[in-house]
Amino acid sequence: MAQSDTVDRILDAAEELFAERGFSETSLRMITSEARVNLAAVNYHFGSKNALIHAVFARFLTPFSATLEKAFDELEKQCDGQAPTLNQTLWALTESAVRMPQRNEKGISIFMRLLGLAYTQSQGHLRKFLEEEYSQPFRRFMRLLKEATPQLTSVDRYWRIQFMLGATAFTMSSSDALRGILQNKLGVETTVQEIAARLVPFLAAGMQAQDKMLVSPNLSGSFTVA
Amino acid sequence: MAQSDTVDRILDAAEELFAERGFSETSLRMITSEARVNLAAVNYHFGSKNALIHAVFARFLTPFSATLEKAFDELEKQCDGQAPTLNQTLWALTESAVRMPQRNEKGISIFMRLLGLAYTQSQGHLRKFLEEEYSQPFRRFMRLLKEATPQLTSVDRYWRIQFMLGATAFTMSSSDALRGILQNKLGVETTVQEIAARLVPFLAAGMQAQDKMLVSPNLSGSFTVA
DNA sequence: CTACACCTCAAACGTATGTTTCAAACATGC
DNA sequence: GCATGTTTGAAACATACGTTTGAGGTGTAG
Repeated sequence: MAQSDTVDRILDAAEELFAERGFSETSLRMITSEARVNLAAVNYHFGSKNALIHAVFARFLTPFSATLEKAFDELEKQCDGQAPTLNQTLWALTESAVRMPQRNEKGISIFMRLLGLAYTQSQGHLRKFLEEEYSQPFRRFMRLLKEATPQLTSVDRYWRIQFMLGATAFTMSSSDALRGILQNKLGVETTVQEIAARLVPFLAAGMQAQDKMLVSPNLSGSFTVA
Repeated sequence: MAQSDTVDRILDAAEELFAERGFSETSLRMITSEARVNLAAVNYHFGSKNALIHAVFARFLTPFSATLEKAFDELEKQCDGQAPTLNQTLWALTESAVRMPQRNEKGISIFMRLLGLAYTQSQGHLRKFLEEEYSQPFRRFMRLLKEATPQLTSVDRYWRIQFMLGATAFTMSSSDALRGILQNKLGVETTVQEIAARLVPFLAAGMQAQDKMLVSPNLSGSFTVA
């Protein structure tokens, strides 16, 4: 076997368990037992639990980040000076995520769930790590979004981007469960690609919504449009 | 003092710390120390940490649930047989949340963050508790959404509701952090009410989006509209 | 005043966690 | 085949957690 597949076995088990249960709720003993590896191996190979968490993210985020940059390059080249549209930008991102080589059939949903957790669980070290390592494609995506929605104020755009992130991370992070419920209730099978195909128009429409709701509606429970 | 304000002090401290750091990351010792109360008081008054979590939720969810039912009653009465619109339904929910009597200025944002955490952190006991105690207003909200979007297929509606839930839960679960970032970057103060006022139109627009994206876009990265 | 239910307190319990240790096993270059 | 650096193994370590205990305090009713 190549140099220590112990490292990969740990990463595989950690990735799955983290996605399933969160970071604090997953102990090193669960991970090493799932990976059939000695407990000390984690601290030997990674140094600490936090460093292991970073390594799990780096393993999929680094290639994804490269793929994404290429997709953006191509998109901008193709648009030839003009700003890519919102739909094009969103789709470039989605396509890059879906087309990433997956280690297994759950790959993309684990990927999404981890990203969601990274945002939600207030692990300070993780936020810092992600910001330091992957700010470039993130900023580029933000710039593309900005150019694709020049009609929005900075504040509006900021919040709508958060809404998009939320809808995406949440849905993708529990896509397995949600697909199962749909299968039970309506007898419909759904692929991750189909979810993405439904999500992007939803996001684009929300992002370009023109309503502006006043903070204090009248008492009747209806609302006012500016 | 009335019957043991220890109970309230524990609930206050727990609520704030849970919202700030999550459930697993908040120890009973942090809570009792913040509440200036003996460690054993939690187990004496609530029985266990999980029961304390339930009590924290029940304290704001029970009155909120009642307020929400009243708001839906009024909305339906006012619509007089006709189905309330999507905007009316969403706003009835938002208004009920925002208008709840708050214990302090952070009340509503703590409230929101806890709800987000309830969805995100996969605490099995919490999910079960919430489903058992508060399924009625939830189901009613779902029914209103269905009646307000008759043009959607069941499958489309199902996924778009998930997207709405995601955007809401995710944003609210990190609303403090997001507000802080916005404050730093753009020097803008934001209230939870304003976030809600931005969120509702986003959700309504996404919910009513008419685009339908084909699963396989052409290779150029652009997309096709049916 | 006594009795009794209610509450608080400091201390301890048992368990689980992340991390360290150090000897044994292994692989690799000479 | 020996020496060297790398990896694994079982065990222990220190710490933190949720929970329990039992003695003490407090207020109220008889």
